[in-house]
Amino acid sequence: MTKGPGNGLTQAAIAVDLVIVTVMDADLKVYLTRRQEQPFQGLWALPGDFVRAGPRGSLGEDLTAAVSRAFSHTTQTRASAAPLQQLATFGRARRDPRGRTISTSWLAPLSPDVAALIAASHDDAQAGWFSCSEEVPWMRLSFDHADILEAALARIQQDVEHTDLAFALAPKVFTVSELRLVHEAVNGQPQDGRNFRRRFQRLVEDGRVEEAPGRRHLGRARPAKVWRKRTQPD
Amino acid sequence: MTKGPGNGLTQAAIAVDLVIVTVMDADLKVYLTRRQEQPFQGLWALPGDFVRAGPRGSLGEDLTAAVSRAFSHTTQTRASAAPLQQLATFGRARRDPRGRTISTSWLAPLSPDVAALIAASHDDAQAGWFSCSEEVPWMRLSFDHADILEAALARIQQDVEHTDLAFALAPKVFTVSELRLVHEAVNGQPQDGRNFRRRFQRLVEDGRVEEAPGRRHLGRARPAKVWRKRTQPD
DNA sequence: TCAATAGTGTCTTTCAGACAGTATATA
DNA sequence: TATATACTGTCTGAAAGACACTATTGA
Repeated sequence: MTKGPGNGLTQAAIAVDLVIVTVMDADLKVYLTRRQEQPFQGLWALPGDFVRAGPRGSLGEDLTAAVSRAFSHTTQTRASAAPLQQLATFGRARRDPRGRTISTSWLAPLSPDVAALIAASHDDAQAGWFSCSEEVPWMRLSFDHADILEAALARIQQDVEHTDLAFALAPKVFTVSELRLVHEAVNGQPQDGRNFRRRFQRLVEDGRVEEAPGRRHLGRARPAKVWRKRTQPD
Repeated sequence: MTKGPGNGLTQAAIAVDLVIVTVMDADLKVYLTRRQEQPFQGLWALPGDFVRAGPRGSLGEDLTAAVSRAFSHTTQTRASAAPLQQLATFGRARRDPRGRTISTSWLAPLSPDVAALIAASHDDAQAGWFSCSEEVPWMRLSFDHADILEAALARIQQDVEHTDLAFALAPKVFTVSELRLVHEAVNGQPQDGRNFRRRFQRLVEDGRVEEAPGRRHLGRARPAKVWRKRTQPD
């Protein structure tokens, strides 16, 4: 019992699956990739990978290291570009026809700036952003990824109201309207701009956001003040 | 690549760890067991077990099945006695000196009635209830169980305010004061009984709880109405 | 009678939702 | 000028926090 807990125990491969989301075109989008190999070859899937073994039978990498690596490989972006957050673990015995696997899913919220770079760098036939409300091919997802994605979306809707998740999905420097758009995209319904602005004011008073230099000029209307999340909330 | 995802991938044992909690003596308590074998022999640990392989190299049991089995084995109680809920997964490469393991932690909130039965049936030197605020031997916990327990307690404090968790920690049929005691034990500070009762009234009006027959007579004071959670919230 | 808990009610502040109006940019 | 968005307010009702009081039991 030195190499591993031995007999009668299931040895499984550890997978990490990424729910990479962003807000584009006023819509919550998730990044899916097409599977290049069996099983489910050609179907869409959440990007992910297996935890790797280290050199010559060492213990291998930490779970968090595998997630960061999978994220970087998928997006060609540093893992620091997204505040990776663990969601849940799926361990049905038959979830992978190849053998026993267990998958831990992680949320990777991206700002639209970063998401746009990723959109530009891949082959649209093999990877891409899918509208969660419209385009996700729920019936054509690999493994139990529909379950994973469904759970992730529920979590996102909760967190966007009660955590800093909205800031991760907004541009690093944003206007009030841009932050409101994040909320609207996530819960799929318009927010009253005036009431939202009042809630936003409280964030400012509480020191959670601060004004940034400059103004942003989006449509053909009055330029808006820009804000950023405060790193030190006092 | 038929039996399992083969080369370069870490094969790990899958552990499930239980955070069994209840409210006793106006305090949140967690059930710990003493480890009977190496590693960490003699130290306290969260109860748990490994996911088992099935007959002759089959895939083995589902994650949820392993949790139910571990719970039943630990408590000598049916898994239906607690609404088992997945918490998080811990996968540091070196979390288990025997070899690569990955552990998914589950919350098992128990009503004090069930908890009392368990307390009566074990050897106090080998297992027992520990006050989370006072008695948990944080420095003497096995593996990364201190991390797991810490995360679980934070989750409990969140959920008790926003989910049905408080009902799981209260007697199946309870008085308003007993439910208030659950909140007080979890967040460690007294609640105004009059304001709590108003919140409780809304639960009744919303059909989430209903009156139960009889009254409960606890101290040497006026008997209190008893209530139960409604199974069909309309 | 007293101590202890059960239960009802009031006052105030905070906050969310609905809605009106002014300001400043471009087309 | 028209229009779109930015920004400032008001009114109302729901709910939380602080606090006063009555009711019913056993000791």
